[in-house]
Amino acid sequence: MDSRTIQAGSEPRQGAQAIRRALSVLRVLAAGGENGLPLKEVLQATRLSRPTVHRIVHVLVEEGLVERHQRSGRYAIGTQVPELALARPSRSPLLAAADEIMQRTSELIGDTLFLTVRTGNDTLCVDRRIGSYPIQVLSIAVGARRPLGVSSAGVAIMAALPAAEARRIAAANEPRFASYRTDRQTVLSQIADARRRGYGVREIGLVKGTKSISTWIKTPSGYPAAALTISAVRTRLGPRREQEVVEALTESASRIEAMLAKPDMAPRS
Amino acid sequence: MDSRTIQAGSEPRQGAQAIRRALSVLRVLAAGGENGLPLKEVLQATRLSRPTVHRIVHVLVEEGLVERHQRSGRYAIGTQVPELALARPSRSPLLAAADEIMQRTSELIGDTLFLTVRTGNDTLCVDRRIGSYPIQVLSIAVGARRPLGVSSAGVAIMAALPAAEARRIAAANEPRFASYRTDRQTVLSQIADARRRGYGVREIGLVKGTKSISTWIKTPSGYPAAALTISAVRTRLGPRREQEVVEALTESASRIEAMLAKPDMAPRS
DNA sequence: CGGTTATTGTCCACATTATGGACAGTCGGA
DNA sequence: TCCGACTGTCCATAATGTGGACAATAACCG
Repeated sequence: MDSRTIQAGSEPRQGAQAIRRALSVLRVLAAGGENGLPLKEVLQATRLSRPTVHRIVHVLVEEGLVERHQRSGRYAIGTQVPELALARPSRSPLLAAADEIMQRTSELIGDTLFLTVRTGNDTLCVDRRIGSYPIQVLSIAVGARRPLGVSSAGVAIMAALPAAEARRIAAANEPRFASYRTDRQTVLSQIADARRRGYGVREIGLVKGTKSISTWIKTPSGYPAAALTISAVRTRLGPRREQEVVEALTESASRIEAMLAKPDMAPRS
Repeated sequence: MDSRTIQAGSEPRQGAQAIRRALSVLRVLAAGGENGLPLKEVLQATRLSRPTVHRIVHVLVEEGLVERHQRSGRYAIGTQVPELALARPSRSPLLAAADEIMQRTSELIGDTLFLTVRTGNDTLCVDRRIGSYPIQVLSIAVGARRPLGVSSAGVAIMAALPAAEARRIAAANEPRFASYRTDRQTVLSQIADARRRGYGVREIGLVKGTKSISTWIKTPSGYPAAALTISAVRTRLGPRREQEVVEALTESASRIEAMLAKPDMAPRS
């Protein structure tokens, strides 16, 4: 394998290599969404050997956690995963806290508003509110998953993380950056910019002609929990309006943070 | 499972013991719902050794698929699972097909109607419609999961399976039957009854004083896909009404089966 | 169509990984 | 303070999972 930091601090428990690998395959497949991914991309993203990935995927298919699409031969998350998910309450504390505030903010701003969480080394869009302005950027759907660092939300979240961890993630995601036309250096410098500015911007959105602005939301413990993002056509987000939008986002983020602090428990930590 | 085309023999692929074990731990935890389960119950249900379960659970916690509740020390399905589930379209073909029919049937019958699928060796309640009669049995919620064989839905599904497979499942679930006050012999004879009668009945419901009746729903390939269940207080389901209810359920089940056959693809197999 | 490449699937010798018996904490009740 | 029930850890051992090399498809073309 590739060498990384020597047992920095956190996750020691060993004797479960296979399980960890299987989970990372699952996460990669989740990023493939409904259509799934060809085996080759799983190979590249996980940096595992072909027989290993093949065996893992095959077992996951047998167990029903993964499906193989007849036509394309691609592998995707299977029916069993949502079934397992039913064991949890339907709405997380974060979603509950953000619900009303997002509604108001998206009405106020008029553009599409996204709530994005971090999950492992990915960002995951968990909520979306469509604004009133006639042109809306809808390309990112709830459930969209991408490597941390390639979207403005990802950059924002990484900017709010301890620098060392952000670097670790950037390194881990390196093999996945190519397909999003970016690389580790670019990502790191975008993170530095975001840290300086206090929010994340993406001038060339993942969709051509769009621009995104993201603020981060922290848990009471100071760890970033999510990002709040506005996406709009580029021309609608000039310098003047950028300031307004940033203020609205920052305000909303603080309100959500306050709600997370109040009740019994915060989400992740 | 049922592959009638090629390779009738089923799940050979080995070299993934650890992954399979981890998944079975996950499924057991899913049955624990929001509150989760103490480690001990996981031990019993999986029949794995303590160190093994402990290690698996610990890794799953590190990876975010499992959470440990601060207070109780119980383990439960973690936030990451619903996050993975977002990679799939929100409604399965089965749910879509059943939606309207369930609505009408529950209005017609007046008691609570459940849609239950098989997932591995468990049943899982995926939909519930509350009827109009003033006394309703609501104890089973969407997401409720229990070993195949302990509920009328489970018995119905097993009755619709090839006998050999039903026996296999009954054997596999044996260690879990005790906590539901049943055992393998009882389950097998209930299955035989259901097969003879054409539907599953549970005189002493899992909740005291209730009675349940279930019909099965098959996929176009003839494999049982789900069960349709009515639960009501015992006194409301005398012999006369039982017949009426069974007719309504059977009718509804056929309609759902027809819808599954029509569109592009059937759900599980 | 044969020929060439890209992708997926399989085999098997080997050592790393995962296993479980035995033991050590931890917590709560009386 | 002792007891009992549960949870967590150690470590010698072998069985499990690994990956290099090879085989089988599928896809692409001239």
